[in-house]
Amino acid sequence: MPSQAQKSKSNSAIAVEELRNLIFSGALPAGSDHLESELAARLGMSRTPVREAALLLEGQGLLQVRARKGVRILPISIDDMIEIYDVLTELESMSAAKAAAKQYQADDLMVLETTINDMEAALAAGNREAWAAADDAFHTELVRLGGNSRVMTIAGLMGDQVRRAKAVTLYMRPLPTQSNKDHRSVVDAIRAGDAKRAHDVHYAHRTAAKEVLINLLRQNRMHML
Amino acid sequence: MPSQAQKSKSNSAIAVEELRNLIFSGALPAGSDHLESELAARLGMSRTPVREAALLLEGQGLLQVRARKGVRILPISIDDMIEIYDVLTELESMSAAKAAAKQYQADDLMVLETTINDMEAALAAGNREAWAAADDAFHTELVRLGGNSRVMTIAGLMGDQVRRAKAVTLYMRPLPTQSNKDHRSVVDAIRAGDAKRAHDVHYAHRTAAKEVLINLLRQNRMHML
DNA sequence: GCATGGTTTAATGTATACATTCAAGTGAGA
DNA sequence: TCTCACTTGAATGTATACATTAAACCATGC
Repeated sequence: MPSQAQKSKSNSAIAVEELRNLIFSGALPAGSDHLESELAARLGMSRTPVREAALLLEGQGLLQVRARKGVRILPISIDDMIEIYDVLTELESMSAAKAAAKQYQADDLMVLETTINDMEAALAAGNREAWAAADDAFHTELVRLGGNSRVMTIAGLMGDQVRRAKAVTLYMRPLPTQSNKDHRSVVDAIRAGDAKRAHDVHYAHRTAAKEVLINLLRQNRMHML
Repeated sequence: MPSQAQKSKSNSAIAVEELRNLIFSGALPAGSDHLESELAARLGMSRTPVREAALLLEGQGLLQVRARKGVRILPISIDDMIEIYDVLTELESMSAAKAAAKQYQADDLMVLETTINDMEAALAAGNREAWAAADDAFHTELVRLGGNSRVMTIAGLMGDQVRRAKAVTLYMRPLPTQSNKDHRSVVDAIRAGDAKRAHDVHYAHRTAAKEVLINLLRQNRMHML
């Protein structure tokens, strides 16, 4: 017996995973069209589970199912990025405030601090991929500490969309050395139970990050991703 | 030829509409289970479009598709309501601020003012249903004026969930006479282009409304809806 | 040569038959 | 009578055949 988990997932669930991987890896580029039957053949299953997966991913805003035109992998415009960042800024700042109000113990904040340490290590090593992964982990954990499961879901979906753009801009932008100071400030405020400061510091951090990203995209004429 | 639009919608789209109607009307009560084949027979179509609709509505948090147990109409707990109100409070307040920053002309704010007038008229007439409808319209329009399509989508989904609970509490709560003062204050701030005031006034309004609703649910031991 | 209308066709949308899987029921043994 | 293994069945999950539809193409007439 192989050591793997063997959860015997449904083909439909596998299709969701595989399609997501294909999209995030760039194998299915933004703006491209693909027939349901093509994708089904590619994943080695029938159209039914592939179609169900496509419908699910349509609900998550990653693609669009169009009659007789196949599924289109949705491109992300600068305006989309602005919308997404605005939502993330708001919901993450709220999460920071709620987390601060919860009086977490030091143990509870360890994961958050670990992600910051990971970011610092990645920066020191000049490893941008590792930095991006740790940054994602920080934002995910921050939202988790906020304790609102709906915010986690929404932030997760929005984070997916951002990730695609980040892959492009990651090597264009300057190394985000300011970022970690901001992150530590947020954690300090949460530890101190200062909801307003946690909110405002994170809000400012996110707003600044948004400006950097948007300017980067505009300067490089990257109107679609 | 009948005068109706005849948009020739797909059965799948019809199934989504019908299922939503059945859920909101209470024909499919929260917590109840239903076989895909039952629902298909009820809607006069095969399982395929019904299943697609169910999967879509699962993504919207209205129900859950469980293997061999049918679809369960999801109940909403008090904790769910708190989560939903927190998200709505945040995103609507942001929308109010963004709307204020947009320097809308008087014309652009007419719809918003109409909804407030409708609420006043409904209050005067003691028509709670009409008041609730106008209140929904106000919040929808406010979010629209914020100009973020993703916020509109999210607020719409959350609004759906709230609506189910409101139907229950509408006749329990005192007539919301304070509500309209708040609404007018928000519009005033938007008209004046004062983003911070628009944000804060609406935030306070929503927070107060949440308190009222939650207390009402707790006092009446309505832990599930 | 161009516009127009009908025909073809390729793709999604739908129905249905079949496979799979888990839970409930059943029966034998202690 | 209780337990446990086995059988059975009912429901979802999947494959596939078929219906529908709109886009592309072609032919026909002006």
